[in-house]
Amino acid sequence: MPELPEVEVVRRYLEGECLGATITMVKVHDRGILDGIGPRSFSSGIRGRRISSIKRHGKQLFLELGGESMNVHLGMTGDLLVLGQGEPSPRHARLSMHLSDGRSLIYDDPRKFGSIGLCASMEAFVNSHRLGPDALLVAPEEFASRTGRSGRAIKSVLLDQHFIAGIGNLYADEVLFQMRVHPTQPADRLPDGRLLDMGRCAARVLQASIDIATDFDLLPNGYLLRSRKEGEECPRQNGRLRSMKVGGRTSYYCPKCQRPP
DNA sequence: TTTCATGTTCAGCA
DNA sequence: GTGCTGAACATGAA
Repeated sequence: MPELPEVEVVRRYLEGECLGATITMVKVHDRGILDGIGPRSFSSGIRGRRISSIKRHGKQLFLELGGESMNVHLGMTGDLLVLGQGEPSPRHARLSMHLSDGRSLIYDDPRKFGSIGLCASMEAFVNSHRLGPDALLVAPEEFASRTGRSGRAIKSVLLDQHFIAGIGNLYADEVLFQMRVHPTQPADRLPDGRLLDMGRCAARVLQASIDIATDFDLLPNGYLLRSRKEGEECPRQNGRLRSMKVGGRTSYYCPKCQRPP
């Protein structure tokens, strides 16, 4: 599920399904997904609260509950869904919240890399976790000044949520392919103008994915996301894609479009 | 059967 | 302090 566009799609879904609903009952099926709070205080903290808005910062979701906020990170395989009465829960439901209209809000997560907790507000959470600005909202100038101050590989910088929040492994590869920048290029050796363009490019790529509800098959030609596999043809028909590990993550790139530093 | 995966964090080391 | 690597978390898909 979980990079910025996927999380935004979930946010919009929840906005349509459960905005204004009140949480009437809470069942924690797996306490392992709770972060920094036990099942009892979590349950009593949200029971009886009304969902007044649903926000997002980077990959983090926030259900605003009037005076406090439930923070949700989908990890690698997390999902939030609203089920009608009698509809069967998914196999890996970790948390169920009954709503005032009889339906249920379910957190499903096979791999349990996600986490859920309570915080004072989105702003407080972002500050205490030192998250960078949201990749969709950040001004290109700030994108450039933040990323350009690191000597690390640009791919690692894009993945580091402290610099910019929301870009993950897939979209980092896409942005670098669009920009024709090699993943190991040291960020601080890219000219300021290139970093400005990269900021704009990231926002464009993320927005394009949100617009098609992250169904990559609906992306126009020219996107790496559609052919992100070893040995596939470069979307610019410039040869075959290759992969390498950068920052511990597999990176796909075109060795002809993206020259090594 | 083995390997890899859209994420994050931490230990160990240069 | 900086930056890199590998491991850990748990499960399913190829």
